[in-house]
Amino acid sequence: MNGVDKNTLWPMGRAQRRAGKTRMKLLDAALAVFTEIGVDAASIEKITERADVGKGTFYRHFADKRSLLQALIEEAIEKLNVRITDDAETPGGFETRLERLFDEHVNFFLQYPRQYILLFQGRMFIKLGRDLTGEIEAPYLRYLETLERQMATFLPDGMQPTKIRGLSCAIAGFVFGFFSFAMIGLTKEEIEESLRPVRKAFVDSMAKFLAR
Amino acid sequence: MNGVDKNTLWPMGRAQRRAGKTRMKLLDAALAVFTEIGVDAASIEKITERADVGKGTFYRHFADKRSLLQALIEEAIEKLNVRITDDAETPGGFETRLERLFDEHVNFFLQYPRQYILLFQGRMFIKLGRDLTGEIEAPYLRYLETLERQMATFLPDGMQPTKIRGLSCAIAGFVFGFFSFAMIGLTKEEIEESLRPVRKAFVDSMAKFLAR
Amino acid sequence: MNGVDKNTLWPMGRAQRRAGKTRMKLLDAALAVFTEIGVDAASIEKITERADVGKGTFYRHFADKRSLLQALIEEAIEKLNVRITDDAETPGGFETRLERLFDEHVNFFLQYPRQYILLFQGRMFIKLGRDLTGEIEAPYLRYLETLERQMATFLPDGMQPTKIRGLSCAIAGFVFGFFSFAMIGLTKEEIEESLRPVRKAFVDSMAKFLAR
Amino acid sequence: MNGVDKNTLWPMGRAQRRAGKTRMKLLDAALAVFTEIGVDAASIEKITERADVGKGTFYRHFADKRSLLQALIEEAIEKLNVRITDDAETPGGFETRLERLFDEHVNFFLQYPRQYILLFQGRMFIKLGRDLTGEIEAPYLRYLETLERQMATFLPDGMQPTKIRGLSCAIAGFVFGFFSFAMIGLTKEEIEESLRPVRKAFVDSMAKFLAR
DNA sequence: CATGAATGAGATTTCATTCAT
DNA sequence: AATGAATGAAATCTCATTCAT
Repeated sequence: MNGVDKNTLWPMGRAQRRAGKTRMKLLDAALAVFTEIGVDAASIEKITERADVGKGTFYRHFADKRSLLQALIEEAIEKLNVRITDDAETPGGFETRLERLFDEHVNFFLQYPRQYILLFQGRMFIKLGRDLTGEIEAPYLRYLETLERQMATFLPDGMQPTKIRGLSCAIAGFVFGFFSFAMIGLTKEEIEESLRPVRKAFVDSMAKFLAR
Repeated sequence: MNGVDKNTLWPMGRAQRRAGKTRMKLLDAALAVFTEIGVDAASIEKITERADVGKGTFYRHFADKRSLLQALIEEAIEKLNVRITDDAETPGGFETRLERLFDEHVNFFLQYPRQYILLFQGRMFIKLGRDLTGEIEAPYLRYLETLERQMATFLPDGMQPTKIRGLSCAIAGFVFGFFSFAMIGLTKEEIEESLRPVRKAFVDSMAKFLAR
Repeated sequence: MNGVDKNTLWPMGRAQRRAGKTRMKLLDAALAVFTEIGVDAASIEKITERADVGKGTFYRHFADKRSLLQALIEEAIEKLNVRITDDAETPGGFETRLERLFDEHVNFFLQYPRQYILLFQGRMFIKLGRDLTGEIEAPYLRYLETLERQMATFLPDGMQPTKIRGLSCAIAGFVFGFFSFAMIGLTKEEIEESLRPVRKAFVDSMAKFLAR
Repeated sequence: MNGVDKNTLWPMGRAQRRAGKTRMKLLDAALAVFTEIGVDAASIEKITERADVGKGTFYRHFADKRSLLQALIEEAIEKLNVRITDDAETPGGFETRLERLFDEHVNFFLQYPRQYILLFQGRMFIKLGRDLTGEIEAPYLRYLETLERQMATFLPDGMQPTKIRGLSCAIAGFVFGFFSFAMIGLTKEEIEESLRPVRKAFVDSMAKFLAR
């Protein structure tokens, strides 16, 4: 976190390296526990046990469970944002670009199911009177904005912000929602199988919507 | 024990009527508290306080919080199922029928936002190692089946069950998911405004997808 | 309970007869529940359920669980006292009389195991700071006195009261205590089988002790 | 985790030593409360208050009240077992050996009245549908077996197990039972006074029984 | 008299957080 | 920095008791 240690040429002293590793262990353990039994049912003790560190250690790295959750959500959203952002000037029309956007989501969720479950759970805390300061809401908004920035590269200029926001909600909602139901009603193989035609239809409809 | 009351034609004595009213008060209060602060943050005491009954009264009507949640979810799903079921032989092609299905969801969610939030939250308990016996999963599956039964009236015969399931997940997921994001990024008016074109596009492409 | 009803020739009105039956049902149910799960674990509800009467009905007949327990203990001790009391001038020497006394206990316990368990449990409440008024202790003392009165008919005159009390404690203690351990370590048949010789030896030595 | 402490020869760190002390405080307090007001009337709070520790601390050391009771009974039975076990080849005939066995019980109960009351209470939980897995029954059986092993050193070879079991039940039952009644009917001094002749008679009778 | 719905005091139990080492 | 024993506030749940019908 803080670049270079005062006393050595090494970027971090041993203590800091250890602290960094402990923080990581806690994040990993928390992600596992949160997604296995849910954020609320996850107690600090369960997390520290899973991370194989003492309970008191938790409080050296995080103020409370919420700030740990926050960190995990930030991290997951960041990853997702990177994924959906075009690294270069990708050619292609509406449909190709939209398809790619869709696929990146799907691939991300299939590759990191824990992150998907976490982000889905995190959504819950919003609009429930629990997110007083909005720290948890923020990354989700950032994600929507990233989505919109990305779409802006192929959307017609001068589109109403609300319309764009509606579009991004539709895309995000569709992918998140489809997965949430697919997890009850379908096996992983069936999800992949049934996703392609559904994607086609969805992208088609979005494309048509934009073409107007 | 008591079939018919001596003094009335009603089969229930006053005691049972009172009990029924208390149960209702608890269900109402729980729905409010669950959707305001979340199922996990809702304590029995908060619920009974809101219902204006004694703490012990709760346990005369429900075994625990989970069984109360269960009852609420069952009820909400039942309502939604009734709503999306065609009461008669509705005429119209793919598009009209699909549009109606979509609209019924949207209208239901706009009319009963609490039920929407509850159902969305309830989804959380599934696939999190918390729903050991599947009592909570069951109503969601029933909902998907209702959706499929409904679609069967206008889908081509002999469609693969998995494909149908994928479709129902897509519709359910889209509506639930869109709302969940729309609630962060948009006001209620903006939701309604941006929903129409999105719906149009979604339905169009679904229809086209089915036409193939 | 109260002999003749004012208004009829019948000894009791229907209401009182019903009340009597209800009280009896409660006593029977309580004896069963107390001996099956223990006095403390027995709730009023379990008792009234077993008696198949309403919970409120309990309070028409007994002030609380303790007074019900009290009534049951009184009844059991009364029965035992009657049993161990010689109805007439029984002939026979020390040994015969002592043997009979011992056998009456054994037979009573074998015939009414529930009463045995109840009386054994009831002992518990004594000397535990729970029996503030001594209402429960009283019947046990009465039982010891009955035992002593009975023994007085064949004990030498002028024996020290303390010595007599020691003797009665020895007899009562031996029978109660033997049963309590026999119930862990032996089957009912084995109890009966192993009891005879033990009794013989015990009675013999008591007789000899008294003969001195 | 920590085998040997760096600074001492002791294997336990201070934390564990403190934990051990707390556990001890809880056991001591529980014994006092159990024997003063009874196992059932003893609440966790009363015990922790008496032990002068926080309520939550209890659950760091015991799963519930039952497992605490269990630990206390195990400990008491262990002590009693040690007491009644001959440490060396004691000479003497039936009578001397039996007398010693009897006296060890009596002395143990007089020296540790709390343990006596606890063991007497613990008996209650057996055969009352409360000791489902037999964890509480076990130590009592172990005690009977110890008693029998001890008697085996002076009993004739080839005696039937059932007969031996009957004998051990008689001894255990007599001592436990005598005390239980003596505590109602006699003062401590009177108990000691009246015990000697009773013991004589009992031992005589057992000796005679065995001589046959 | 009988009933059982309602009640709240109190018991059990969990868990985030502190703190001495 | 790491630890885990201790803590008590708060949650869950039980049950004796009341009371309107």
